[in-house]
Amino acid sequence: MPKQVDYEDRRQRIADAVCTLIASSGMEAVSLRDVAAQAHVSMGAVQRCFRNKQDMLLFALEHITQHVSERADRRIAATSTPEAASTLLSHTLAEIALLDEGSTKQAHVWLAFVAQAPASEKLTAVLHETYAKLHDLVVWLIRYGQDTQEVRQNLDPDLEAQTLLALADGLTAHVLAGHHTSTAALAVLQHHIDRLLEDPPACS
Amino acid sequence: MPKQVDYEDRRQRIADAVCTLIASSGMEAVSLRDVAAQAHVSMGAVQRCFRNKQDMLLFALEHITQHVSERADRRIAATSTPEAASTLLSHTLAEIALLDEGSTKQAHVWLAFVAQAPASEKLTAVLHETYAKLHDLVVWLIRYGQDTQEVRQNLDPDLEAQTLLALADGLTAHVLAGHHTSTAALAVLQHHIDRLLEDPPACS
DNA sequence: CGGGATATGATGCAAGTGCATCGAAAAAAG
DNA sequence: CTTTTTTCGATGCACTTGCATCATATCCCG
Repeated sequence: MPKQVDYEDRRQRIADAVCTLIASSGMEAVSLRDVAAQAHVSMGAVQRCFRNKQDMLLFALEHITQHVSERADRRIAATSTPEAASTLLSHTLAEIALLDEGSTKQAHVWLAFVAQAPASEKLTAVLHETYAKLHDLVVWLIRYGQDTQEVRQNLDPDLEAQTLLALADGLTAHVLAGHHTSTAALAVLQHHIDRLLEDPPACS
Repeated sequence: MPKQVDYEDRRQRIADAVCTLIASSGMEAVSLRDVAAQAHVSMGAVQRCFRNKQDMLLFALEHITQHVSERADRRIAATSTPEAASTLLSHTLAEIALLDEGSTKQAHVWLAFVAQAPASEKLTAVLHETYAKLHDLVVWLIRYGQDTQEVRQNLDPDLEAQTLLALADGLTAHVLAGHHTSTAALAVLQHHIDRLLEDPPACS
């Protein structure tokens, strides 16, 4: 029987290479040859892993989205202290916005894909699905915060989730475009979230 | 002497063609030949107007940004009724977010450029400048609203402007990605703005 | 320790790219 | 009408792209 290779691992590495290239030189600079070189494999190997370039890019996108939601989930799972509903909300949204210094690469890639969404049917499908998931997650977080009396009761979780998600994505874009530092963006995000929280009922 | 041609008009038409192509098939699908065909001129004409492709793309970007801020300014100039500070704010931000049905093309192009910003030095410069202008505009609008007692006094105009701009851009992206309709996005935007307004002091 | 199935990576190939070149056309000035 | 100066549009060219092909190397099973 034939040589056996760990395809999953290879696909992963190739997806990483794709992301690196997109982040450094933009999406249109991604060629199969460059990807192969970046991933330290030959072009033939890339061609065996993915039927064509579009499949490869789509896999890279799913690789990213999975990474993001995985981290968000882990953040949520790791929370045990009871008071944490509001901080949980901020932290999760900071994750979604890819605002920590380490994930600018992923932010680049995400934005590149969003920008190219209208050009590809499948791409929009993947993005839509991911957005739906994130939306549900944020709705859940808000409801949870309302249960623990940390988040204002008179807020519409659905509407607030849409606002938060859009704000997060916008901040991501602004950071990438060089209009903000990521810490400034974080401050803006935090400030918005603070307004959603139940403040000590001072009705002066 | 030679044949004379309205270069400004031609550049304009070419920029339009570039935007149409970007909106329909993404940025990487833009080739000089396609642009020439779309603009109904020959490739030579395009080459005479712009030294190279990057210059052409940059001009198209500036074409868009100018268009946007022009419309925003016009909207502001056209406002005369005294009570309009808050509606002026919403309308202007709706313009900035490119949420009306007619400007999805421009929204596509804008997002495409933002996504590719990290790959080009000049591009980031243009984007930064535009963002700065928009930011100043929004700050001014908020201050104006505070002067007319429509906007809460205890808000930091700078911070709120950053939030609003990011929210607008995020909503734009969400609409383009198919996650929202533009009317839904408008509702989200309006809802956020409403919260910034001074409500009739009912402290029940 | 072969046999044979499979992965591999170099090469080929047609299509498309941005840009340079150049004869020809066009229009203003004489 | 001729001249001259500029633009036009086509063609050429070197290069890259995504994908197909194929001899070779590689490894598992009997």
